[in-house]
Amino acid sequence: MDIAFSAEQALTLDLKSYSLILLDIMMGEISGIKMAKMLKADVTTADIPIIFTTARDTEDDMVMGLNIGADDYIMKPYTVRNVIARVRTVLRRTTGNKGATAAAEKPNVLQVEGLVLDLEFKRCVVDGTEVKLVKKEFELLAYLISHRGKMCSREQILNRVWSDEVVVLDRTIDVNITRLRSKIGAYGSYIVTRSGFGYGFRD
Amino acid sequence: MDIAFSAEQALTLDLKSYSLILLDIMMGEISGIKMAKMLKADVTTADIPIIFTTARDTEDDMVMGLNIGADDYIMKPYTVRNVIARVRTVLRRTTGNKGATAAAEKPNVLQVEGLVLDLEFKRCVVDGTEVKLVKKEFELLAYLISHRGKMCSREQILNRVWSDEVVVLDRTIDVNITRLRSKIGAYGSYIVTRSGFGYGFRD
DNA sequence: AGGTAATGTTTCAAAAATGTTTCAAAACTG
DNA sequence: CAGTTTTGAAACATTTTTGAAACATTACCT
Repeated sequence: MDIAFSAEQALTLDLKSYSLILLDIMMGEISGIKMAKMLKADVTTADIPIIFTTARDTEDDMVMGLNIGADDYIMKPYTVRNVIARVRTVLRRTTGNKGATAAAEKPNVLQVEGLVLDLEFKRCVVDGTEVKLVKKEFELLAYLISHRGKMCSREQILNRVWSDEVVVLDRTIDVNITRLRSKIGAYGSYIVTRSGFGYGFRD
Repeated sequence: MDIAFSAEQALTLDLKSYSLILLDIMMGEISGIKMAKMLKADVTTADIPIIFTTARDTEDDMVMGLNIGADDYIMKPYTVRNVIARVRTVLRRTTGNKGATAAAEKPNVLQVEGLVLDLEFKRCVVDGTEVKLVKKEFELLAYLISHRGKMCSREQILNRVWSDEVVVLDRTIDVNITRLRSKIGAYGSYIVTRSGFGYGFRD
């Protein structure tokens, strides 16, 4: 979720990645209406639902907004509860069933303090410095972090990180754990070993 | 409880250890909103409830704050009594019931007073201090606690804690009971021996 | 009380588990 | 196809866990 304080600022964002856009009709140089027109004109953003808010309560504005393709229209003074309810409604309508506020929250990034795993670009950043993790290392770390707070048995790790097509010794996990630890610096110690149980990521 | 007079200062604290964070939207170089975003992006702090305070009383700010994931929003001028009441409400919601924030994880722990067994992370905490139990000790204690109030014969313990693949003297149980008792401090005496019957955990 | 059975405790070595390095096969790239 | 990267396994090092033996102490019974 991102917030832009002007249309110009909004245009610097990756607009097509959002599930919903909330616009104020009066928002600066570029009006909310103009902004909406632009969004609806671009095929990559045309399908994103838009909700307008406005201080003016003229019917004209509302008609205009809805004509453009806005999915809802909220007039001031509005309450927070009101806005959230409307957002929820629109999201339910457009995305099927996702939960309330978490609708747009697919975790494409795993972060633990200064350790960041970008699941999209398969990148790993350790305290601001990019570190190259090869495939198995990356997947292993992603698995451990997404199950942080739990010990993962070697069997579980093999099933998840190594697809069951290939047969691999479970000692292979150990080797990759070593490689992983040495690459992620201080965070290496976040990967804990419990003899007889497996590995886990400290919570 | 700690107080930071700027976001920069706050970042020097061990943020993940707090139960609740109270932020002012206008707080200096890093705005409260930015701060909240950072907190919500880091898995170690993402579940900590946040309450915003602000001097501005525009609905816009409130919507923004709540969208980021704030749990409540208090506008100035506010009274101390008011703030305390809201904090209390949010804490009740987030620590008691699991309703509000994403803290929807079921811990899966066994607890007897100050003795806590985390069955996920295979961890044992005695009166707030983590105590390392090795596999057999951990499983033995978990078995006894989950059958508390009943005496467990050595045969039952062998069948459950020691898989029947290996043949082991039943005196081995005694040795592990001793090890266990010495590790869990005062709770050691909760493991009772009944000569001729076996062991049990006091209810 | 005295004797026997059951349990408590310490110590030690074997066994199990894990850490690490090296190497070659496999997978990938250009 | 040649060169590079990735990856699993083997070999070896080190640590951890664990069972059993030996001895000490307590419980039970007559």
